Amino acid sequence: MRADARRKREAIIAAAVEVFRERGVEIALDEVARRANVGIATLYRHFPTREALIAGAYRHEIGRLCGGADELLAAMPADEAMKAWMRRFIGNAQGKPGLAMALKSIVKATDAEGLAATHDEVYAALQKFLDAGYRDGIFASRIEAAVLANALSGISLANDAAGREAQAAAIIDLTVNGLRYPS
Amino acid sequence: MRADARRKREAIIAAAVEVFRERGVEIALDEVARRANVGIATLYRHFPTREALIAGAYRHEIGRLCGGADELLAAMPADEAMKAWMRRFIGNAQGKPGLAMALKSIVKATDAEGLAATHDEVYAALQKFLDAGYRDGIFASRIEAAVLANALSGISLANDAAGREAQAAAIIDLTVNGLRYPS
DNA sequence: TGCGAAGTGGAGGATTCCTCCATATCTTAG
DNA sequence: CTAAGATATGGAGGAATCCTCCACTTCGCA
Repeated sequence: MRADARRKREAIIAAAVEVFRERGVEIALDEVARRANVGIATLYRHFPTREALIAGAYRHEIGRLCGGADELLAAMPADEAMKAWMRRFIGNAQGKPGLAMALKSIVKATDAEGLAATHDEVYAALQKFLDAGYRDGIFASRIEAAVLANALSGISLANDAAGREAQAAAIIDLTVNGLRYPS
Repeated sequence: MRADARRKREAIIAAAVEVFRERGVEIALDEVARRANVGIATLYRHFPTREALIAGAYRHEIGRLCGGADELLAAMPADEAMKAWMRRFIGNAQGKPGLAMALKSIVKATDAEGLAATHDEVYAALQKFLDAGYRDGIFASRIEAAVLANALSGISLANDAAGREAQAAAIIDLTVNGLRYPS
């Protein structure tokens, strides 16, 4: 990728994040292009669909949210750590319209665009909790990280509005609780 | 509501179900109006937003899917019955674009439009499984039907594409399994 | 430095949204 | 039965949005 193309792409992402926060994900794409000082065609070349733009915009954010797994695991048992991590994850997504959808795209797409790395980050974080839980005998139910990622994406999708923290926390509890016992 | 208005409304819903199946939920609303032999304004009066139309279109379907709880409970333990019911529910939603979003609207809206009745049906079905499970000592974790409905909506949302039955089933297992043990 | 590949912007046709209001239809009271 | 008026209807059309096309610019390698 040429240097100028990379610069434009980053400008588009920055503008998109800003515009999405201010006005929602349904905003006209022209607005994003204008803010990024970029032609609309450039935006469309980098992100052929709205979904791709949303995923691109929140890729970094999701990557950032994936961090902190080790600290949590050091501080509490695996099940509690996983719950805390998920709560933080979803709490951050609430009120950020479209972030949940971005997560869905990223979970679905193993290789498309530049989403593969983020995809792996999400899976790796979840796998850490699973491994720790199995090691310490806290989790008994064998499960793929992919399934958990899918569940996480679902919980986000269903609770993307602000003020649903308690609801989301209840589902997280239920889900992680399910891991503690054989199925 | 006047008799002719009811007729038109039903024609719109029938057309919407048909068009959504054929061409997806993103179709232009004009197309739905044309198929229903109805002016576009009439459609907009009955369903002010696309989301409302989708929810309206699938309201009956969701109601239908809510049935069968008693039969399942008669045939197997509460946890297995709940899993089977959820699998059927989500299996039916897969490949029907928008049905998951309709479920989300219905779960969210306790009173809006004519969604309240369907909302109650969903909750009632889930409550039946919960009650049976508590009665027979199968479920130990106290939880609101609302939370389960929310989870169900999330699982649908995250797995609305066809061919994700196995993935969805795994999350259902995990979730229902979580109910069997105290949290 | 020159050249080809890669990237860019924005005009503009096509599509879609959604409101407005003149007209038509239904319902009910007398 | 009929008239009145409340309710419902259709579709034109302005505004917004989408997204493609292509002439032009810029980059980076040789």
